Amino acid sequence: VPAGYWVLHIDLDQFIAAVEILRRPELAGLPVVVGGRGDPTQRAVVATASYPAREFGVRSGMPLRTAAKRCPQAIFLPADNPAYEQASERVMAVLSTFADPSVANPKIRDAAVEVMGWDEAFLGAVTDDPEALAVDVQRAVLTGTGLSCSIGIGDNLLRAKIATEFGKPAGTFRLTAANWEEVMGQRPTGALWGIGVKTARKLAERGLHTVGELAAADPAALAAELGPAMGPWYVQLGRGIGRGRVEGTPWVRRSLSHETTYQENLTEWDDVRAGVTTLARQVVADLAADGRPAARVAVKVRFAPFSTYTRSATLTAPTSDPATFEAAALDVLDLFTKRRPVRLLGVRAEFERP
DNA sequence: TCTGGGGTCCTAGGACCC
DNA sequence: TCTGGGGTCCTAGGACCC
Repeated sequence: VPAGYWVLHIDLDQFIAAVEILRRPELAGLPVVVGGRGDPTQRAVVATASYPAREFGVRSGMPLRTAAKRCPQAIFLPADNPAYEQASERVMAVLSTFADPSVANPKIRDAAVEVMGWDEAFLGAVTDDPEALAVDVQRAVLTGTGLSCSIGIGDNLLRAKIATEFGKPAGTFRLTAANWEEVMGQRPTGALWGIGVKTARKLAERGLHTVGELAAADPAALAAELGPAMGPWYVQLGRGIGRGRVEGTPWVRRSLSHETTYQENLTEWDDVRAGVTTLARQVVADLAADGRPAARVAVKVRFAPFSTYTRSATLTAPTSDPATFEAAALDVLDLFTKRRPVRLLGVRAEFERP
């Protein structure tokens, strides 16, 4: 990593809710909950809640039903993914101008952008003043799209990512080796990017509750208990160590899938077969758009109430042919011998690994 | 809290081979 | 026949992230 290299993590504030409010300004300041088809009696979860809705305890990932109980006066809107994709593309287009060598920018060098989802990206660059760059980015995104973002500044991707939380909303925060311990040392391990509730619990069982404690743990001991790669990696996370350079190389997908939760459980196996066929058709259509054949097929079945299983098979030869792929998906479905009511079906295609 | 949809990577066990 | 050691591939499941 060259001297003066900084990583910025750009995170749109309340992205989905913000896009909805952009379209309907009268929603500003109201409790808005986006998810499913906008019907809080459906099997669906919250995609995003506006700040006023969050004050009632509504959170992303929460069942819409629960959100409606906590905030009955909320305005429920259906998720409009194409609209969010469009908005995201506009944001990423603005960000990419910072990494475009043909756009003159005397303040930065060696810039690259890495997109992390609809509402998140990393920007890496050599700059004398990362805060000034961050403010430039915020202004450009706001001017170009009407959306506000928070920016974390770090000496690697991990620290930049974590820094963003401290910059919200619409601000910036710098997190580096210099203030890592002071800012993060006493926080729970679950605050780290890559440690979820399960791992945090496992670490706590071993006496590791805080980031500081994890940083001081023995990597070899954790390797034996949590896996040869994951164990040592967790210790690195505790120390704030991560990848230093933002990669500009385009993302190559490894798999492609569709899944559906049915509003009513499927009780007839013929309906299950029909469901798998429908999903396989959707996958194969996307396969055609990708231009590469599937090498493996996997079928996911979630039986009621909520037990999930996956079966998969390597195809005799990679295929993009709809009939072949559908037949393969149905063959994999036949590996399921239980015939209980089905809540969810999924079909995934995997590409040959390079 | 009755729990979406689309992804990625790691782990472990078994099969199979030399 | 009572059993090594190493490598690779396949598969299922787990955990995490947006």
